[in-house]
Amino acid sequence: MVTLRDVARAAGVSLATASRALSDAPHVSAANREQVVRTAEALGYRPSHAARALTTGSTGTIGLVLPDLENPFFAAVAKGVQGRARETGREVLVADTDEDGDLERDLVDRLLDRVDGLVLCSPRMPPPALERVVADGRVALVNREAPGAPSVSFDTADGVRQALAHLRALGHDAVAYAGGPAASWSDALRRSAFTAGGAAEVEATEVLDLGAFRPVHAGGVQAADLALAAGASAVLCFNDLVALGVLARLHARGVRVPDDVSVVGFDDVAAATLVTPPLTTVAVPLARAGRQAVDLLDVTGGRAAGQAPERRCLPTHLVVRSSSGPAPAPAASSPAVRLSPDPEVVIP
Amino acid sequence: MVTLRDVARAAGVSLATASRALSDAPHVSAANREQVVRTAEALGYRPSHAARALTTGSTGTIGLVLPDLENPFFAAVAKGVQGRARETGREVLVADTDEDGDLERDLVDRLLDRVDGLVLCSPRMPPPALERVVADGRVALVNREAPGAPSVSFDTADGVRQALAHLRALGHDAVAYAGGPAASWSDALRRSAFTAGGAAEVEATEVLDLGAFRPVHAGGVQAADLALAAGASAVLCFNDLVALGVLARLHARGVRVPDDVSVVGFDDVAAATLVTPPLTTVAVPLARAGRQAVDLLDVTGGRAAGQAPERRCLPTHLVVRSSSGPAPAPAASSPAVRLSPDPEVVIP
DNA sequence: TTGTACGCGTTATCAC
DNA sequence: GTGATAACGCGTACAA
Repeated sequence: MVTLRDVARAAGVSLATASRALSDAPHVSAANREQVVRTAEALGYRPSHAARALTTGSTGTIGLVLPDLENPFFAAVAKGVQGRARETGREVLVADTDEDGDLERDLVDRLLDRVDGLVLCSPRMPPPALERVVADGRVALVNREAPGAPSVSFDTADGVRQALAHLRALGHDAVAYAGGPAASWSDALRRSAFTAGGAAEVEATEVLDLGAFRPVHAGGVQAADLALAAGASAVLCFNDLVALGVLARLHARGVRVPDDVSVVGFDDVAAATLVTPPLTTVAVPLARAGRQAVDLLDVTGGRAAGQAPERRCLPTHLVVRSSSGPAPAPAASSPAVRLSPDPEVVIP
Repeated sequence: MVTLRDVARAAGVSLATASRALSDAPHVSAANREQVVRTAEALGYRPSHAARALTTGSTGTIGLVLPDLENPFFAAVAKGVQGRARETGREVLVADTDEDGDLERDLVDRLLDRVDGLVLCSPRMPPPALERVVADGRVALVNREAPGAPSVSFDTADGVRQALAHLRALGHDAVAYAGGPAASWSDALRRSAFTAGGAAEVEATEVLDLGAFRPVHAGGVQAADLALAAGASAVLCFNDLVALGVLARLHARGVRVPDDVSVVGFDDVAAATLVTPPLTTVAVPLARAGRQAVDLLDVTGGRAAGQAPERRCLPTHLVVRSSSGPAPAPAASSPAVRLSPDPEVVIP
């Protein structure tokens, strides 16, 4: 292994000069700099990251902890973190927690003393544990918030509002909600978007809570039957994976989408465009969130002790594809009370 | 920051003894070990990875370079690498190359001097560059092979054989192949599985080469039209993403699967079960490959200089779902030459 | 501008 | 069994 000492010796300068020359520091004559760079190249010098980290105290590495690499939601965030880290000359240490809150806690601890900062994506750990973790001051949250921690989350409430307004405009006056896990922070947000009164245009919409489902395809299959039994003409889902499950089940049961039932998802993962019919869904800027989390890590370092950390909330927007359409006219298959058009509605 | 020196001082022992005590080394009295461990705990001592790496020369980190984190194929491999690394007490530095061979080369270089070993998944770089990289001796390949490098790949030839035998048994005697990028190592393997004569049971099958497509959904859409025009009753696809595209396009054009056309994919990614109809596909042990690559990294270190690196080939197996079925009886919609059963075939 | 010397936190090699 | 002490490779005050 060729060290800086070797380069300095070969270039006929001191260690300090060689160091300065290679790190673009001032106070080096052009001639010497040239000479050092040249011999470093010639000798195939590779700086030792370990040594550098030891003296500077910075590793040039940021950590990323997420629940599941195979989940397209997290993969998209990871991609964003990657990209931004690369642009700023850093590497990313990724840890997959397998959706396990305890393991997550361990990994965060292990990672924290090998990285400059940590991006925690959709952490599953309970609030007290999370608060202890963010107290370290070097972690940024994605898709969750905690007191004292910088975070970037999504305006899901507005996403829900947009989805409901869309369905309302199509004539759906009762929409079912296939929710995510009860412990989910995101699900709480979506739910509160209903109950908190929402915007004026959705006031008239009745929301049927189908319950809590595992945020995967199977959860959607389960939810679909419930939605059908409840006679809903539209189903809003916790995420796209659930929506895909709903779509599959409806298809299997011979229910046409969107003719009989409309389905709306959340997140706009890649698979949303690949199914039939393409899924109407609330798009969430996943990669952008990952990138911004990396930036928040940086400002965090420079932040004064008393200053409140920055909380960003990224906008969401509805992407209308083909899984949503006008509410069906009341028909024989609808609940009894709707068998025929209500007379009082017909008469002005 | 509390250092080992602090612990030693507080415990009333020397630096050396403290170090030995905490690293489970021999030659330490039980009493002292107990005492050191206790005070380290009390003081909240965290060993410095940078310092340790500097003296030991090992970082406890392995690198993983892959083309695209959002591609479920690579995500599965990454998950395997993660899992195995964790079990063996190491962290994983992940780098996403965005399918760019040049960037890949750079990243490999940058990563190599921060990690103990590197797993290169489906590298896109040309063979000469790859050979130079693996010459380092600390890299293991997944889904590609190179002279002198340990690697774990898949028995795709057998996968192709299984798929063709399956289709043959269903009465398809002409199957179309929707190939991947010409530069793809995997595609070359699949293609050669056809031309190399294959096993006896597939000899009689005629293979229509549809051409090379981008290994994504859109590629499948493109391929589907070609398959239809060629009058194929079955399409074997480079990977599941392409197969999903084929499925979507066939559906859009009113072609029933598997009644009119059978479709078979490759890889068995999660999405394969989520579409309608569920995809028949060749399953490939992705996560297992990732795990084994990590292990190969270890044996590589202990390997004698002259010893050839290990090349593993993991078995594949066909998963029959609902996208493949019996070949349709010749009908009006078939190519003209098949409008009616050929007389000469009917007469024995 | 250049060079000297010290410190970063650990592990490892010696004596004792 | 224990404790000085020397690396490990680099950054950087400080002196020249």
